[in-house]
Amino acid sequence: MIMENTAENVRTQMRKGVLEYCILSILNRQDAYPSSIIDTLKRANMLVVEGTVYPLLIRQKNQGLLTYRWEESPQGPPRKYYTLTEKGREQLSEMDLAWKEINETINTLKNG
Amino acid sequence: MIMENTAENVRTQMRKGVLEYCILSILNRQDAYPSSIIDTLKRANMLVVEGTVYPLLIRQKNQGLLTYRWEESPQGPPRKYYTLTEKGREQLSEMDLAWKEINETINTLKNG
DNA sequence: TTTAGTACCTTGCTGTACAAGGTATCAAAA
DNA sequence: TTTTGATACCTTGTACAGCAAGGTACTAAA
Repeated sequence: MIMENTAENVRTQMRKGVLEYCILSILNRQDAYPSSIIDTLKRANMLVVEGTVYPLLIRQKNQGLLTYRWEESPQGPPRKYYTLTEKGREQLSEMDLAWKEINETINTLKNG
Repeated sequence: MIMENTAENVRTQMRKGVLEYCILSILNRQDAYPSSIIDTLKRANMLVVEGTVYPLLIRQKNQGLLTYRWEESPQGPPRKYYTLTEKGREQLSEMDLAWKEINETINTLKNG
């Protein structure tokens, strides 16, 4: 029963629920395949692992937020490029609003 | 197997992991008892239920972030007032930073 | 034909949020 | 005096997300 409370743990908790938003935001800029999405997240300081991202992409696809197509890679196995659907873009708009509201909530709680 | 994806669901996902931050922020302003914490969260538009908050407060207390004392109520049963410990204040500082970083991450992902 | 690099994916565990219950105290009305 | 309403505390069982630690498969170069 490990209950360490490191700074890293704090960030892990906060990332929950935000990752879905991040992925839609990435795909809103351009289509991408899972490995590149993970790289993008890491470069933006969002610590994340494969075992989290793959199931999430599958969930989002099953919800109709994403579609995908296979494309040859210049080197190595083919890549699975994901694309935002219209429904995905609507979801992203909802999330933009929700994110704004959560920030306002926190601001209210901190400053009254 | 319900997988509805309403606007409410979006907010539910995003709230996860942020609640702990909200509670420390509330207690940083003044001591409070669970019912009043829940009221404060609801007034700030953070939808939340008892079954989520009570276990969370107990976890935070077990982590040494909070302590509590009993106080008589002017009307009804006694109240359990929670207080931030020094460790809780340190944790809150960590969370302030983590929150700022997550916002920067999202900004980076959206705008490059 | 073996190695290195790239890319995809799954399984099992743990912890959290939530719905839906329950218990206890106090004061006022019946 | 017992019942009702308001307030306040808490627990149990379920569903699901994140993570660690695996695994498979394709390609090209050594």
